[in-house]
Amino acid sequence: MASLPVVNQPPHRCGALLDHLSRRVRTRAESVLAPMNLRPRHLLTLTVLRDHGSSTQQALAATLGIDSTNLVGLLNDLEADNLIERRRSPEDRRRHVVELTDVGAKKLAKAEFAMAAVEDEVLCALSLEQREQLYSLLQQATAATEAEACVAADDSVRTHVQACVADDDKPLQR
Amino acid sequence: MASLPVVNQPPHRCGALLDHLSRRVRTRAESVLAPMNLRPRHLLTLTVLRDHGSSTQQALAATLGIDSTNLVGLLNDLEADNLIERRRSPEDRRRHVVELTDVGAKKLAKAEFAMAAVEDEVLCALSLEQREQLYSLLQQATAATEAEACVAADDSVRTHVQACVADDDKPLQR
DNA sequence: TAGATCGTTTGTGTAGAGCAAATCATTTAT
DNA sequence: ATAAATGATTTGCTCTACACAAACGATCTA
Repeated sequence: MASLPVVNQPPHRCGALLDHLSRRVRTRAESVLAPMNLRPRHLLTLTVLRDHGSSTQQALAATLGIDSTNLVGLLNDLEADNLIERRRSPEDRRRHVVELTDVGAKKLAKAEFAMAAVEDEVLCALSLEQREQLYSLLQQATAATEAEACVAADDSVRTHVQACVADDDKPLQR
Repeated sequence: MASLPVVNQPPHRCGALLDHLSRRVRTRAESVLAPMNLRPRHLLTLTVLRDHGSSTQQALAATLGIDSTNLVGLLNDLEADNLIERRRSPEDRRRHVVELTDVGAKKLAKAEFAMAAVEDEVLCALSLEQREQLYSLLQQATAATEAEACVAADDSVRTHVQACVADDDKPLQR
C-alpha cells in the first residue's frame, strides 16, 4: 500500500461546514420546492440529468449515491409529472435510459429560479463573485467524483480510520 | 416591501451541488466516525462549539438549525462521553451554557483528522489551494448566517416563491 | 437451454427530525 | 407576593429518508 497523501495540511476540514450549510439550504429548499411538487432529491436528480446527460438507472443511482431500489420511486414521481422519460436502450433492452424532457428542463429552470431566493438568504455573506467561485468549486468536485475516479481511495480510507481509532486514549499527534 | 435583489445573475445555483456533495461526505463520514462513537451531527455540534464558543442551548439549536427538543438528546450523548459540559448560567440560572471540554476538543481534533481521509476521497478533484478556498467560503457563509443577519429575507423568500408558483403553466421568462 | 443482469415491486428496519404537551426551576412583571 | 413567562427536559407521536432483502419478468449472454 502506498503512502497516504493525507495528513500534512492545516486542520481545515470542510466536512462539517458542508454539512451545516447544506442543512440550511435543504430545509429552506423544501418549503420553496414543495408548492411546485418537488423535493430536494427531485431537484438534485433533474440537475444531474441535465448536467451529465442521459443515463441508465444504475449509473444514475451510483452518481446520486442512493440505492437503485429507491431510485425507482423517485423516477416514478418525476415521470408521472412528465419531467423525465424512460426509454428502453436499443443496445440492451433491459436497460432504461433516463432523460430529461422539455417539460423537465423548464421545470428545472423554474425551480432553480426559485432557489435563487434561498441562496440569497443562506449565502448572503458571499458576494456574487464568491458565489460563482463556490459554484465552480462544487461543480468541479462533484463532476470528478461522479467520474468515479477515486475508487481506490476507499481502501486507504479504511486503513486510515484504523490508525485513527487505534490510539483512542493516547494523546493526539499534530 | 423593497425590491428583490435576486434575479439577474447567471443561472448558477449552488443548492443542488451543495446537497449532492454533502450527501457524499455524510455517508462516508458516518462510517468513519462510527468507530469513535460519533455521528455527523455530533461532529457538527462540536465544531460549532469550538468555532463559535460556548453557547446557550437555545442559541445552539438555532445555529444548528435543529429543534431544541432534539438537541437535548444530542447533548446528552456528548455529555455522557465527557465531550461537552453543561453549566448553569450565573446570570440566569435557568440557562445551560454548553461548552467544549478538553476531552471534547481532543476528540474533535481526532475526528477531523479522520475526516481528512474522507475529504481526500470526495474532494480529490480539488487542489489543496482550492480546498482551502472552499473552506474559507463555507466558513464565511456559515459564520454570517449564524449571526442571523438575514432574518428579513424570510418574507422576500415567501413572496418570491408566490411569484414563481403563480405562473405554473406559463412559459418561463429568462 | 441455463445463468446472469436490469429494472421493478414489496416489505422490513433504522435513523433523522419536527411537533406537542407536560414538568421543574427560575426569572420577570404586576 | 403572586402570576406569568421562559429555559431545559422528558415523553410520545409522526413523517420521511434510506438502506437492505427477496422475488419476479424481461432480456441478454454463454
